[in-house]
Amino acid sequence: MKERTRLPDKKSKLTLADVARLSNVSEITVSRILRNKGPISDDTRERVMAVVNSTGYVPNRIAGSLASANSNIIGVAIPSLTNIVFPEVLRGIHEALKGTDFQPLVGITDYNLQTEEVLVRSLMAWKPAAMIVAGSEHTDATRRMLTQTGIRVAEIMDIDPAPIDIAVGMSHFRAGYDTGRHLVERGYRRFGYVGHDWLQDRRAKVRYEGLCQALKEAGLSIFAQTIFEGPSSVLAGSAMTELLLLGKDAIDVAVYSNDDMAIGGIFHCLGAGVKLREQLAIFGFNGLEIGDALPLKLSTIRSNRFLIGKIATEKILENLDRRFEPLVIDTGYEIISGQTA
Amino acid sequence: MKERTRLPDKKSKLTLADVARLSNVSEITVSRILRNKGPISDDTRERVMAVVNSTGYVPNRIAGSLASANSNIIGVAIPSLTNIVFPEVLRGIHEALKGTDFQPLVGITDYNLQTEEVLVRSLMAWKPAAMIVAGSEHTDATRRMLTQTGIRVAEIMDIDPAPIDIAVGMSHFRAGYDTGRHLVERGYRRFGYVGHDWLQDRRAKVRYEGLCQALKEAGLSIFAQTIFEGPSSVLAGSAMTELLLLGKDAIDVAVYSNDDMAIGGIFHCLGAGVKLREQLAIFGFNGLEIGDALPLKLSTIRSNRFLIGKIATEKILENLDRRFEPLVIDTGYEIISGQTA
DNA sequence: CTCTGAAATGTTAGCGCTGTCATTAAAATA
DNA sequence: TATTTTAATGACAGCGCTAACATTTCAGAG
Repeated sequence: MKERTRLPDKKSKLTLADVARLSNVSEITVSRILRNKGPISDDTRERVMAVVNSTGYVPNRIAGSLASANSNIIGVAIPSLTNIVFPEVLRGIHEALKGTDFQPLVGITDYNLQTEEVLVRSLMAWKPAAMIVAGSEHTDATRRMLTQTGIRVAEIMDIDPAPIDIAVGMSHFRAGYDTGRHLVERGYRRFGYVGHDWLQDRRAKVRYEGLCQALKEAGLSIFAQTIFEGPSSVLAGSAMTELLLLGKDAIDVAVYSNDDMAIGGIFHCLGAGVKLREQLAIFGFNGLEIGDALPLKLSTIRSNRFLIGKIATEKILENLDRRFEPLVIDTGYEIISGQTA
Repeated sequence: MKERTRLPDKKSKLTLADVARLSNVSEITVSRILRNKGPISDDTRERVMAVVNSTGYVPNRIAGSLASANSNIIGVAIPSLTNIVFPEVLRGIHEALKGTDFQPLVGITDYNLQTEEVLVRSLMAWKPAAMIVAGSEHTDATRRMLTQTGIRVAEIMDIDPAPIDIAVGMSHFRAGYDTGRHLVERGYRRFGYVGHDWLQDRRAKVRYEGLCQALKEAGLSIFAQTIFEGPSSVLAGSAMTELLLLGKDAIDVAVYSNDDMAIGGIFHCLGAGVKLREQLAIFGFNGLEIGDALPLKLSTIRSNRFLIGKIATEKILENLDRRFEPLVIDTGYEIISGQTA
């Protein structure tokens, strides 16, 4: 009695074969119709589509992927979702994927290279059509996986190091350097720095190094700095600014590791009655939309996060087979003078 | 000569069979070892794992899923990635998925029910182990797909309507209502409202309705309102506030559709010299972290976005088979008195 | 020693599709 | 009318893995 199929009966299990039977054609014909492949007579197409619609048949892409050896999945490994930066990258990826039938399979690394390795392995198990990972720092094993596979690999955000295949992003060193140059030109001399955990956000550290380089060339250096031992946040920026201003070294400008931290700095100044720019100038990084809406427009650098995700994905789709030559795309950045520095 | 395999030679194509051959065991034994299933002698396990490690074999989950009829994919359909709200939900989902071998397959609906239908169909094609969708408003076809499948379906954010299977979120009507009560109790009488596109963000509209209900019960109503015909943003909030204050109807408090808009309002007031609370009180919705860091702490309602994602996912994992009884989980909300109202 | 049963491993038959190569029907050419 | 070409469809094998059942091995019990 116990009519046991392999799958209990979770789903009603409508397959290609059912549709084929109901419309009196072979399975392959249904398959071709659903994938718009090969010549099909209008008559047959209509008949089959009628069955498809009336039954609500949804093709099983797992089976399809296995049979055709391509998955239309894009593996995405990003470090975090705690601020708006990577969601914007994701949005760019989704934007580029719109209208295609690729789907992103997303994982979070928590800025941890070990976690990234596990994640990348797990994403690769889905035999993705391509991979998008953040940064170019990876464990050896991760690097090996990404190198050996024949699929396209986009390393996003950073273009300073040499990429495995495609790099899309900006030079964080130059951004830091230009920040320094810009502020020196505007007459600032006594520099402070407010940062967050460099072990996590390595690109913030590179920007810092670029900044130091520019200051050095101008015969200057950073007088005082406070670094928060944790992820960036507005609250942390506020607290660290308070700490920085308590120090005995008077500074006239503070460079922040990013906009979240910088906005915290602005809020602290507003609350503590510190006059922005007159007493303390503030410079951020990212160019978040909110910086634009502040009573005093935030001085910062716009990184094109949405664009990074979008272009990386477009380049991948442009040619799904790995080329021999690596490809580096600089999405650039833009100094926003603003009103806080 | 032309040794054509089906797959060009994109990947070196190392399969279970290869590993089995190299370690002198059957495929199923390797399979069992890699899935920690069934009794395996230490000797065999070591031998096989040595081969796995030295070859860098990564199992093909597409094949595995097809064979075992379960994919360990969680389909996620969210409306947008333009502010931090849904990224936080995603973060909750990832948090709950950490340590399991489930992976989220994410898509964006752009607050469009038609897009959602296409997306849900496309996600379901991967035969996910469960689905997470935002809200409970769907097209008929979407609803049919989600109802007929035997997998678990979590509708998140909103618990006002009856769910298909699981609902995790809060009552937006009650939140709006409580906002009204709270502000009336604090003595405000002349209410303004600043909103954004209700056609997109339907939950904002429900909160508005709750607010109106509370005001009505107190014999009050909304004197003036400005609604931005687009997605919420800090800039829009700022602009709409300016517009609202230009009106002839003097108001003493403005309720905003969410924190992004409210923060824009605060920024406008700071810039225009409007004294917060004395001249205009501001009340938001969401309880974003940034509201805490403002010079004057934002008065708002905390919705537990991270928790919503996390709990929805946990409930799904708790039992992957659909129960007969729908499950509604109220993650609640909390009025944050703050300093702006 | 045989017997029993658990532990360890193997055999077989698919999962639901699609690539490859037929095959058939219809149209175009000779 | 015979022959080639093209359009439309089909048969069949197999993608890489796992469920279900089968078999072997080897303790310890009798």
